[in-house]
Amino acid sequence: MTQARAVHGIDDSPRGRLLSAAAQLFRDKGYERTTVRDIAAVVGIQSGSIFHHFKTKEEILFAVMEEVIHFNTERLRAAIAAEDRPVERLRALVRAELTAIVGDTSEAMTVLVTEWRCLNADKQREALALRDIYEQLWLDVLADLHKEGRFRAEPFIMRRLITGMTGWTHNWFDQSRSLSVEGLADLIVDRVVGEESEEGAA
Amino acid sequence: MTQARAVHGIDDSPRGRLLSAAAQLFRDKGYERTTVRDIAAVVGIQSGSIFHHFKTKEEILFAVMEEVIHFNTERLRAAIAAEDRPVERLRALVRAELTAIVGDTSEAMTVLVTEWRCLNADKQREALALRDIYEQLWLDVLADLHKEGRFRAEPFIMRRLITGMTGWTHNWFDQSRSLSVEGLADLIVDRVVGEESEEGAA
Amino acid sequence: MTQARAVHGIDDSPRGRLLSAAAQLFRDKGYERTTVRDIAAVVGIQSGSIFHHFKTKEEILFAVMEEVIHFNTERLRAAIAAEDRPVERLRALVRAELTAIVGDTSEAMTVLVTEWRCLNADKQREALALRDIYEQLWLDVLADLHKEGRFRAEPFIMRRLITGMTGWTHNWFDQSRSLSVEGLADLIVDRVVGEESEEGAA
Amino acid sequence: MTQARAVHGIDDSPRGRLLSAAAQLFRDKGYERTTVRDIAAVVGIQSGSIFHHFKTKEEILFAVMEEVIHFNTERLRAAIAAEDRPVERLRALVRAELTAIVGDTSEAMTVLVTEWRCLNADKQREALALRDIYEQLWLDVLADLHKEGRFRAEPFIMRRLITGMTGWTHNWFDQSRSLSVEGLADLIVDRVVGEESEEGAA
DNA sequence: CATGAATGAGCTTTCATTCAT
DNA sequence: GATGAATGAAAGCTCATTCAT
Repeated sequence: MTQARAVHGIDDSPRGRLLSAAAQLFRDKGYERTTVRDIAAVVGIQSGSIFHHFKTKEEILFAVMEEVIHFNTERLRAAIAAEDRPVERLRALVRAELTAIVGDTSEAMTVLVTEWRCLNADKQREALALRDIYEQLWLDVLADLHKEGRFRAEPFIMRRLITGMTGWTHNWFDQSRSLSVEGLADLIVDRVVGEESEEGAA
Repeated sequence: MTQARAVHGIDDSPRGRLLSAAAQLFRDKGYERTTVRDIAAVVGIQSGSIFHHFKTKEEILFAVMEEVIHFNTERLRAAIAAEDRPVERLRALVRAELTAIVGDTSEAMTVLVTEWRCLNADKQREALALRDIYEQLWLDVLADLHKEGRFRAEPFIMRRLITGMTGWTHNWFDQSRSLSVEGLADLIVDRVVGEESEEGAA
Repeated sequence: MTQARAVHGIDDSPRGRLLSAAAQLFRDKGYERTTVRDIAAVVGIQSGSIFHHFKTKEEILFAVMEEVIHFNTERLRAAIAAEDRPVERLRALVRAELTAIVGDTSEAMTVLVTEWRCLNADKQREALALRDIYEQLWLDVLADLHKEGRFRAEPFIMRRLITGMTGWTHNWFDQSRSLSVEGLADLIVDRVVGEESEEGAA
Repeated sequence: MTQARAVHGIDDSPRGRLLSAAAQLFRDKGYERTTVRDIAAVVGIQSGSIFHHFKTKEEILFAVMEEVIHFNTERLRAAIAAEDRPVERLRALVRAELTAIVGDTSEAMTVLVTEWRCLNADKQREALALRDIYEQLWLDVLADLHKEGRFRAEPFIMRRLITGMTGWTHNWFDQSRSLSVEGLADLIVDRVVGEESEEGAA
């Protein structure tokens, strides 16, 4: 029995502790290779007891994804609300997403990407609806920048390039190294709107 | 029994057909959810016969990864050899990697990313050594561009941003749509060296 | 939570409502496929609360059987007491047993037959002792008829043929159809003492 | 590992031995209380091996029922074909059914009645279609007798009374006692067409 | 090399029963 | 008495792997 690290947006109820443990295990071993016994062991209960909280193993996976989308959608909203200028909104979004991916919700965010296929079709549709809300926040800001002429590509394609850049960080970014989340965010913003300092130099 | 699409770099031997089928199934259903019976059925043999060609199921996964890395490392070498100027070499690399991911070796490339965790530690190390060769080709070209002052970030970080952008395409890019591999490659190159040069050229 | 139909011989106490619900569920789904949660849900309590009334699930089954035997043994006694002539006593017994099986105690009577095996050896012995009393009432009447020469077979064998005929009715008899319990009882009595007497009476 | 008694109509293949063992266990302990491990143990294989022969446990139950219906339908056909006079055909049918129930196919016949509910709706329908063929053989003979005026009740009701009488025998009939299958069959035939000797005496 | 029956460990899930509140 | 979370021992079923033919 190991102590599960708390995951932001998940409280200390039995259900919350179960979700934390599941997120961590699903990320580390994958959904299929993680057994309900594994999850139960981390939380310190018997495997049968899990089914008082979730009807199936898949429901645990869905709950992990649902909660992390909700939590980070709110984070995105707050990030946008705190800034006026589109380029600063973009920077806030990138920082928020990076924090989600390599920071407080990293386990669940990784699971969201890597274990997507393990949801059945119905649950995928349901989760997709939630992701659409999240994505729309990005698209709105990118559309503003596009209108301002800050980049040429279609906003929805630019979003996909950004998704790739931020999403891949869970495979390499280490906050303890020299590069900070803020530094990395600036780097990514530069990929979208060009290197500001260059402009400043021009 | 379905006819497995040929995968570039894999010949028509029984072993080759097995790898093709495995790559496709591993991508579509995931390594864990794919049974050796599934693979055997596609090739038209019995499940027991698979073990005359591969000692374990994991060995099949490893072979898929190994072959696709080898094949695409050669593709990268050819791409670099065909160009002189660093920026054109970069463009050639991006095109080559995009072709690998969304084109002829898409199944195996996706598997390389999504099922990495299913290899045991030893095999991961072994495969990593092969990937390092592949990655070094990228880093060399990026180092040249960096020396030329075409971007400011560390080359190895730039490579990771590119990896994210190209790697994610398997989730959205559809060659039948308006955007071509070449067009997308240009877009990505712009993210690295800025859009100015094009404007300047125009 | 559904309203359980009252079963004759079982009062409206919590225990009585539990037995009614159990009888119905055991008949409809079988003892093994009925969970204590099912029973609790029908009565409107939690599953844990059942064990304040019965020590085990099997005890519920036993109680259902015990009560229905008692109730119908009394019904048989009353039927015999109301008639003088052996053949009319037989008719009364058949009517009483049919009423038990397709009428007011049909659920519990069906359970008595179909779930007998689910009792452990001790409980089977105990229930058998009660059934013996019930059966003796039949055997006495049949012995009288046999002495009168109304049929040739051994009374205990004749009883078994009757048991088969009446017991099977729960699989087909539908009171709402043309055949009444009384009509069916006459038919069965004819199987025992022959159709001649009726003809003679006509 | 116990030796499973051979059941008529089931050969000595692995599948046949599995069905024999299952029929016996299902009768003795009931379908729900019999585990696939129980069945495997009797046959002397591992539990997992069962699923090479049957996809599910329920499929085993269905196969037991299907085979016993087929086998005994043929037995009924042969019985009818061997006699000309309706009353002798009836006697042959009763003997055949009694043999099925207390003789060579007793385990499976009992299972057919007692575990019917354990089949899902689809399989019940399928098995019912087979039973209808079996039942029609009975109804035809009974219709002939009815036309001859040998009994007054509707043939289909008479069949149900007979079903009850023969079906219940598995609970009490012991061939080693004084009453033989032939003797019991005569007794039952008398319940249908009246006691012949009485007529002879008249 | 191919077969396919068999293995056996391991999986998710169920459920009667317990017990602190 | 009632609650309902927790238990823990099964259950049915899956599947990579083996091996005699």
